[in-house]
Parts: sequence; structure tokens; C-alpha cells
Amino acid sequence: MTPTVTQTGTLSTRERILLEASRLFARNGYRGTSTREIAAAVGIRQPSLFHHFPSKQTIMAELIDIDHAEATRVAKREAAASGSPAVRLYRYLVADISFICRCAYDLSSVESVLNDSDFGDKRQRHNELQGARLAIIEEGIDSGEFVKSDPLIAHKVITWILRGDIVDTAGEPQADADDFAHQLASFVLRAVLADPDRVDEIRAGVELEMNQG
Amino acid sequence: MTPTVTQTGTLSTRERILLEASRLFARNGYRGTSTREIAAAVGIRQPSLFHHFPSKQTIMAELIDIDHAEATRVAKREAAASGSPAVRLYRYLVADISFICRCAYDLSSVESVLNDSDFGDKRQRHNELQGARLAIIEEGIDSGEFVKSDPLIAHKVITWILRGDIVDTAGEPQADADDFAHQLASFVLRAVLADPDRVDEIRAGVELEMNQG
DNA sequence: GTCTATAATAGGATAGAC
DNA sequence: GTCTATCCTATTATAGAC
Repeated sequence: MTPTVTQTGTLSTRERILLEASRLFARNGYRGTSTREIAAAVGIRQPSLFHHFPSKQTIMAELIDIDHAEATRVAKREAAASGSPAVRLYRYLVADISFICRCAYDLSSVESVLNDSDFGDKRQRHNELQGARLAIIEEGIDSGEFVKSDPLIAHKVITWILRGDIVDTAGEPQADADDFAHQLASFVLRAVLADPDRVDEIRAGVELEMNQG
Repeated sequence: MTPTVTQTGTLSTRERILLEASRLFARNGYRGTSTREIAAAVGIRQPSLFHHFPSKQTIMAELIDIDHAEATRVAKREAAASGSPAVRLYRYLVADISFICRCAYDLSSVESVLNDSDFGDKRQRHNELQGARLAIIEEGIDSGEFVKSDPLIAHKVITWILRGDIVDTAGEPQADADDFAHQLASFVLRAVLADPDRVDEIRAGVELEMNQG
């Protein structure tokens, strides 16, 4: 399984390569990170990397797959879930944000390399995930639960918040990842709901569900 | 002056280097962009770049200065401006977002290189700008105009929205940059205001000011 | 599973002709 | 102001010893 931030003490060399590579890719970009830097961070020599991965590209490809596997899991669950668009959007945000905060790997670089031709085949799944998010927003606007406005604005802002969260809080242990996730989700819901006062009720309902399940 | 998206037809070689470098830095990162790629995009040979800039680093440094010069101008103006925190935050957001949309250069890479030791001296001004923004938010919460919550959450979200806007819409001509800026600013204000219904009144007031000034 | 040595290529920057 | 030619270093990846 994908390691969490609390498990970084007991990683295999392969996992430590993924961890250090993810941090360096986040800081200096995929192209801007050399295999020597990754190896140095892991504590091995540069050619030893190639015993665990056939190329630098496959290290990045595995990080992309880790990110997409979890995002797909959450998106599929909320697509089939019960509840109004607001409740499902709230649950989706909390699940995604707390995964980002808990995952040991810093997945910031994933989205930015999807424009690179080397990873073009990974892009379709990313687009599908974006579409699933937009669909919830459109449903909320159509039903009158969300304020009447361009769904693309809310969709963009949510994308940017998730991206910002990945970049700024990924990979570092967060004091209280759950509370942070709820605060961010509440911020978005306040902006989006036709009746912003419903935020507290939605938050309480989702927290109850999570404590039971 | 810094060129806008509508002026990309009449640029000097020096400005075209800044333009193409900004786009490549945005896509592939500062480290991940070679001087050969920049030269090819401009339509000259690699050594010719060094007639206009003494190094690759000085190209990036100039892009940072362009970004910070405008951000400082806007922040200083709103620090001294009249109006409630909500009105000043709204004006700040609209000014910053429409600058991002109008500037010919894609300034996405600026924030990410500030962690690089090569540009450490530019970082202080960035931190001062962040502080000015946080101060407006804290003032709004203390006065009761904003909803009672952790000011750092709103601050983070605003940072992420501005960053996302830079990354996704910078450098490309926007159909209606002003309307887009107002929609994003309204989204943030709805989430932040104790009385979200005041958004339309604040928007109308700022639009009136802008049409007069 | 990690090492040293090395191949082959791409990187930033300079010199000097035009 | 741009060019060709070139220097030196850094890059990804392989071969083969231990």
C-alpha cells in the first residue's frame, strides 16, 4: 500500500526512491530534477536507482498512478453515493484533501507533467476525474441548491484549491489533517451554496457519517 | 513598459526572450528549460541570448521583478485606500487577477523559484506582499465584517486561487478578463463575508469606482 | 542490491568572425 | 545583433565487478 506520512520510518529502498523523487520533483520540477539528486537524497549512488526503476520516467509514472488510483476511488464512490450535490461535494473535498495531507509522497508535480508529451497517455484519466467534479457542480446549480453562476468558475477554484493544498501541505505531517480538510471544504461550500448558513449542518452530517463508517 | 497580451506583435528581441522564456519556464520549470529551447522559440541561436542577458538566471530574475513590481503597486495602493476590508479585498483581487490575465508574460514560474537558493534575495518582498494580504483578512474578521474563522484558511485559499489563475490563464488572451476577475473576487467574498448577500453591492460599488477612475 | 567506470548526449557560457 | 565553433560540466543510462 501507499505509505502515509506517519510510516516514513519503515520504507523499502524502492519506496524511499519514490518519496525523495516526489519531493525533488515538487521543488525543482520533473525535468529539473536529476537522477543524481534523487540518489543522493536516498543515500545511494546514481546507477543504483536503475536496479529499482528502468528509467527516471517510470518513477514519475508510478507517482502519477498512485495519485490517480486514489482520486478515481474517491470520485467513483461519490458518483454512486447518496445525498444532495452539496453533501457529495463536501464529502469529495474532505476525502481528497485528507488523502493529500496523509500521503507520504509529495504529489505536487503530477498535474504539471501531464502536459508533457512523455506522459500523454496518463492525461485521459485526469480529464475524466475533472469531468466528474464538474458534473456534481452542475447538478447543484441546476437543482437550485447552489447559487446561480458559471459552473466553470467554481470548478476552477476547486481545482486550484486542491492543487494549492497539494503543493503547500503535501508530504509534511499536518497537525490535524481532518480539521484542515473540513475547514477548506466549508470555505468552498459557503461560496457555492444558495443558502450559506447550511454549511454547518452539512459539515455536522458528514462528520457523523465518517465517525460511524 | 511591460507588454500586454494584445501587444505581442511589436516586441523587441529582448522582450520576446522574456515572453518565450516565461512560457517555457511555466511549462517545464526554470531548471527544466534549456537556453537552447528558449532561443529556438525566439527564432535565434543559443549564444545570441547572451547578448541580451548575461545568464539564464538574469532572465528569470527580470520576470520576478516584473511580477513583484505590479503586485507591490497594487498592495500599497490598497493599504492606503479607503473603504472596509471587504471592499479593499475585492479591489485587490480584481486588480491582481486582471493584471495576471492581461500581462503578456506567463508569470506562473515566479512563485515556485522563490524557494530556490539562486533567488533567495527576491523572497523577502514576496513575504511582505503575503503579509499585506493577511492583514486585510484579519482586519475583516476582527471588525465582524467577515465570518469568524481561521484567517490563515482564507489567506491560503486566496493565495491558491491567484496561483491557479496565473498558471491556467496567464499568457493567453482572455475573452473578458475583467468579468472573469469580478467573478473570482465575488466567489472569494461570498465565502468570507459574514453576510454573503452583500457581494453584489460590493461588486457594483467597485465597478462604479473603476468606470469613474 | 550496491558499487565503480564509462559511454553518449545535452547543458550553460565564451571567443571571435561577420 | 546574430552567427559558428568550442569549452567544460552535467545528464541519463549501461556494463560488469563484488
